[in-house]
Amino acid sequence: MVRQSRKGTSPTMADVARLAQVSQQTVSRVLNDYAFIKPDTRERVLKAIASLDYRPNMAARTLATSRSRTIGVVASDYLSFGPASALFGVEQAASEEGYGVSIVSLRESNRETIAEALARLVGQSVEGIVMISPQDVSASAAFLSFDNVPVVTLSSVDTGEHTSIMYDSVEGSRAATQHLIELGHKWIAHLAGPAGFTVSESRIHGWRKALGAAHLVAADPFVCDWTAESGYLGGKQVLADPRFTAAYCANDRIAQGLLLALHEAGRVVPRDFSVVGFDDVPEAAYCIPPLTTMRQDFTKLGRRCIEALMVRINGEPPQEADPLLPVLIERSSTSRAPLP
Amino acid sequence: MVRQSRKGTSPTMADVARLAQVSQQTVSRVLNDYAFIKPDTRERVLKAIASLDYRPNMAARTLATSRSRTIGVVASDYLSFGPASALFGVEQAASEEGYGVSIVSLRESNRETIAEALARLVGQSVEGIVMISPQDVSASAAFLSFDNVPVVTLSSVDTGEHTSIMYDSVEGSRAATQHLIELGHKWIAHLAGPAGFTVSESRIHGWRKALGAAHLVAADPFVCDWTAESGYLGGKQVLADPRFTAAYCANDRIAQGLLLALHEAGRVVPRDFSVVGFDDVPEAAYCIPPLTTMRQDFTKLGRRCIEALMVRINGEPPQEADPLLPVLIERSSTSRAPLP
DNA sequence: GGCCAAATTGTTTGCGCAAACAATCCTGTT
DNA sequence: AACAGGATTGTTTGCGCAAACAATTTGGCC
Repeated sequence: MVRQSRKGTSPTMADVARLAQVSQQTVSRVLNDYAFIKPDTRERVLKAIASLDYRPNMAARTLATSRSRTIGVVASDYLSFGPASALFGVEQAASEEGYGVSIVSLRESNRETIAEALARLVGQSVEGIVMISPQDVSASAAFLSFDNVPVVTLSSVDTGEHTSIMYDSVEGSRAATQHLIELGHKWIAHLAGPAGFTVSESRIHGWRKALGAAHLVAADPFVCDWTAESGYLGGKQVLADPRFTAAYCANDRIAQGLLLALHEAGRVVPRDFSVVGFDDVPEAAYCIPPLTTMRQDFTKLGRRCIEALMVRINGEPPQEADPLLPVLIERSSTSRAPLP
Repeated sequence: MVRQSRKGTSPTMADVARLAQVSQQTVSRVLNDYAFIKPDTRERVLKAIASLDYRPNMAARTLATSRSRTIGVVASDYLSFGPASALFGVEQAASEEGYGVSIVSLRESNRETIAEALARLVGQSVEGIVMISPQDVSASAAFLSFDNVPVVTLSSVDTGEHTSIMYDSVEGSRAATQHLIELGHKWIAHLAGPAGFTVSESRIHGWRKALGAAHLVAADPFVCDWTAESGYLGGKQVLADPRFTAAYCANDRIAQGLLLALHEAGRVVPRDFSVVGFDDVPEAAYCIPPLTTMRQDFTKLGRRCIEALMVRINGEPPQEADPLLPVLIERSSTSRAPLP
């Protein structure tokens, strides 16, 4: 290692240039893969870079090019599996594209907090934003125009103004319910997600659709809030109505809560009661009994977000992607309806 | 809104200055809370800022001050609850300190990938780095000196070179085991974490410690890998030895897998067998039966990391924090040992 | 041998901001 | 009425880099 000329600060291109006996601009060219550099020169520069342990200063690069090579993520709830996986996918895909990821998390989601989060990211001059924040308000807040930073949201509302990436919740929900119908269940409860989430609505809708197609009656859904606790509480209500022999839950955690409520009530799953979840979180396969559920690949979802963002960033024409459909994973929490 | 002078680009301080009829420097002063600004001037500037919807350019600020107001996070596994919560805590605390958060995730952890991740963050001129990556190799790789960027790791090895923040796993483990001992269990299995994690070692150690103090024999731990699947598989092995009446698991997911194995074997928990987990993930309370476990507050852990980092960044003397102890949450997966 | 086009390198400039320094304007004093 | 010393604002400069433009060299060709 060669001692740096200035101490305390990292070496700059100028330092490299001096050592390699070229101009600063040539160093810049080597770093940016400019085509017309003599192999000999390039080598000298690279050696100087290595010897000084030079690392380019992103802030300066951003300032000079007005491209930050950074994308921002607004996440409201990456503590649960889905959003966390999506974040993972976003980071991976972004990093493969040579982008860094800045994250801002929301404690609560409303127009103000979202606007502030977006503003902070724009202030860091991110080139694009992914909103992993399934509340409806996120989608609407994304409309707030921020310079020309493209925004992609993870939600089922696709408004045209911004891109939205999501699994088809209506269809997934329909398929889940259909599975129970095919098993002979006539009264199928739905433990729904909370208000303010488009997916909640979509899942209710898909459930109703399947029920309607089979000429079965859809009771009011039991509104939960994605947590196991709410599923447990909702489960107690479901159990109060002896007609139900099955329930379709808006996610696996709700289903896990329901499973406990059933267990405590002495109802054996799936003999007495069938349960279907949604997401296929890692724990789903190890519930008692292992949970039948609709699998979604959230990591892929995150990658899709980056793809969509890159298209927008590079000004390419938007391309159609094949739709994302949850797939039924059949495990032991579902079986034929008990005889009346 | 006043029309910007230049189109396509965001307004700069110069634009604001022109509109407010002051110098660019005065705008800078207003933005940086310089004390001696005439209220009248300040107001004009603020009005101009609002009217232009001006937002400072972080890249320029970073370049001028060589402070990025950003901290980097290296995360290897934020898909599970603990690391995700820690990330959440880090982001919150950082944001309260006025810092942004850049994240780099690791697909696999070895010296090279970690070194590269650190290099990328340093390249973004982060002012500090938090490694949410509990593998031993992370701690060792953090030694790679990167300019003078302080690194804080989430792990139990505290080497002095860098700060390390973690709950006391040995003591937590001892307490968990002790709980089972007090319930009269004599043969207590341990479903351990995988090799390469200091916490795995610590938890084995704490378990042995409690057993030793009670003059009980510690069989070989059953090595798992933090997943429910491994707990399920490990559980089958535990069940092969009829002497065991209880098991202490290195985390809740392992415990959940064990619970399923017990259920399938017809062993009723806690009547026939007691189980203790670690972490108190949200699902723990809704396992069948609800899981006794050692609670850790990962969000707090994340906040601690930022505190430690701020101390280092601001060059303050390191201060002692009270130790973090997991607390026993007693639920229904533990009871007195069955009579022989 | 001279000429054109491509290859290769250098010089100047500005990105948007804050630090350093300089100038002016106050206020109450002696 | 002149002055010390703070209050308030302005001017110049440089952070590290890449874009734009300029200069020089090289190689091929008639």
